[in-house]
Amino acid sequence: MSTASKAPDWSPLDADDIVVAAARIVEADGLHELTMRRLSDELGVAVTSIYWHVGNRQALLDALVDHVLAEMGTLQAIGRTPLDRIASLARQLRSRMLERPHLLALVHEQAKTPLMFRPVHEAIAVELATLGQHGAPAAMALRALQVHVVASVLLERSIVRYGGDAPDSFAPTALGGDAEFAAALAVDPDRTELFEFGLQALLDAFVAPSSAAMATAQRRHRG
Amino acid sequence: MSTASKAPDWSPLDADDIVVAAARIVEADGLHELTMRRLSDELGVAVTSIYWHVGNRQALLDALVDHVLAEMGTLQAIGRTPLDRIASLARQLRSRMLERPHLLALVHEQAKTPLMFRPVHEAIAVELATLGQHGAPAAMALRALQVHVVASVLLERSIVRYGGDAPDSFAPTALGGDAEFAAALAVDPDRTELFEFGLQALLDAFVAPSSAAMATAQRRHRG
DNA sequence: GGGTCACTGTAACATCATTACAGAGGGGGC
DNA sequence: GCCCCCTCTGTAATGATGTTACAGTGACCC
Repeated sequence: MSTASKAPDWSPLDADDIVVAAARIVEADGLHELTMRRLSDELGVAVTSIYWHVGNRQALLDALVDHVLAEMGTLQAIGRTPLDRIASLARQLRSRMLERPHLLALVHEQAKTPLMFRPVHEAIAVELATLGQHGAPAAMALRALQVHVVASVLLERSIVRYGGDAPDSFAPTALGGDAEFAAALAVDPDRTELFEFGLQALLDAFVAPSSAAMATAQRRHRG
Repeated sequence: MSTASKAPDWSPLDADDIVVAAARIVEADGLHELTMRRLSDELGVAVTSIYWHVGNRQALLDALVDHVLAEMGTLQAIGRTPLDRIASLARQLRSRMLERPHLLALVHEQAKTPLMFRPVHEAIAVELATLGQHGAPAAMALRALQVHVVASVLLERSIVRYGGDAPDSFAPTALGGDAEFAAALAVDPDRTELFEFGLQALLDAFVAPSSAAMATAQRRHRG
C-alpha cells in the first residue's frame, strides 16, 4: 500500500524527520526544551502535523528512545585477552553514553536504562564464555558489568550537573587525622579513574573467585 | 523579630507542613502528580499560600530534597570486622533508598544524587581508616562504594519500572551453546544477589590490592 | 468531475506554574 | 477608640503546555 515513497515533492515530512529533529533539540537543550510547538516551529510545520505522524508526546519519546538506542549500534571489542576485550567494550560504551547526556537522561526517565547495555551485551557474553564463565555465574557477571557501566555513567552525569561544592569533605579528625584522605575527598574525583577502579574490581572477581563468588555460591545453595 | 511562634491559632500553615505534604504526594503517586493545585487542595489552602511560604515550585523541590536527605539520618554499622561493617552500611543504605523510589527519582532529577550517600559517608570513611586505607586510595575506595550503592539502586528502580519482557535474552548459539547461560539471562535477576556481587568485588579490591589497585596506581604514576 | 487519501493549518480546551491584586485578621502606636 | 503595618489568604488573570475538533488543500484515481 504505502510502502513506496509516493513522490513527496512538496513537503517530505516523515515521522523519522520528526524524531531526528526532536533528538537534536533534546541533545542541544535538554528534554524540558522539547515542546511540541518548538518542534513544529523548527520543522516549519504546524503542531497538528506532529500529532498526525507520531501520535502524541509519549509516542514521540518512545520513538526517540528507540532512535537513540538504535543509533548506538554495536561496539567492537579490542584487545588480546578476554578481560582486555571486556574492558574495552565497557569503556567504549561509557564514552558513547557520556557523549549524549541529555538523551541518556531521557532514556533513563523512560525507564529504558537497561537497554542501553545492548550494544555490548552480546559481545561481552561471548567474551565471558571464552573466559570460561558458564551458566548462572556468567549471567551474574554480565549483569554486574551492566550495573557498573550504565549506573556509573548515570551517577557521573548527576555529579557533573551537581557542580560540586565539595560536599564530601569533613574534618580529618574523624579519620584519625588522615589529612590526605580528607583532602582527597574535598576535591573533584577523577571520574575515569573511578570508573576503572570499579571495572577492575569486577574483572578481578571474574577470574579470581574469591569472597564475591563464594558469597553468591553460598546464597545460591541456601536459596 | 519573628523567631517566636506567634500564636497561630487559626491556621498554622508552615513551610514545613507544605514540604511534608509534598513528600507524601510524591511518595504515593510520583513526582508528576505533585502539582501546586493538588498540594494546596490537600492542605485545604489556596495555591497562593504555597507560593507565599516556599517561593515557587523549584524552591519547593529543593526543600523537598533537603527534607528527604535529612530524613535519611545516619546509619549504624553492624559487624565485627571493618569489611562486615562497611557491607552492613551499604546494605542499610540500599534498603532505605529502595523504600522511597519516587523520592529517590526526585533527588536524582534535582541532580543531588551524590548527597544520598551522606548517611553512611563518614561511617564508611572511618571503617576504611580502620582497615588501613589512607590518603587518595581510601578516597577512591569510598567513592567506588558510593557509585555502586547509589547508582545500582538507581538502575534497579529503572529495571523494575521497565517491567522486563526479557530483553537480555538471545539464542545460546552465540554463547558456544551454553543454554544455561542463555536461560539465566532470560529470567529476572535476583537484584539483591547482584548488589552483593558488586559489593563483594569492591570489598575484595580494598583488601587485596590486585589488578584494580595496580591499574590505578600505574595511572597515577603516569598522570 | 467527484471522491478519497495524506497531510496541514486555525482555533479552541484543559491543565499547569505563576503573579497582580485585593483583602482579612491581629498587634502596635496615637 | 482609630489607623497602619505585617502576615497570610483568596480571586482572577496571564502565558505556556499537550491535545483535539474541525476545516481545508492538493494530489491521485476512477
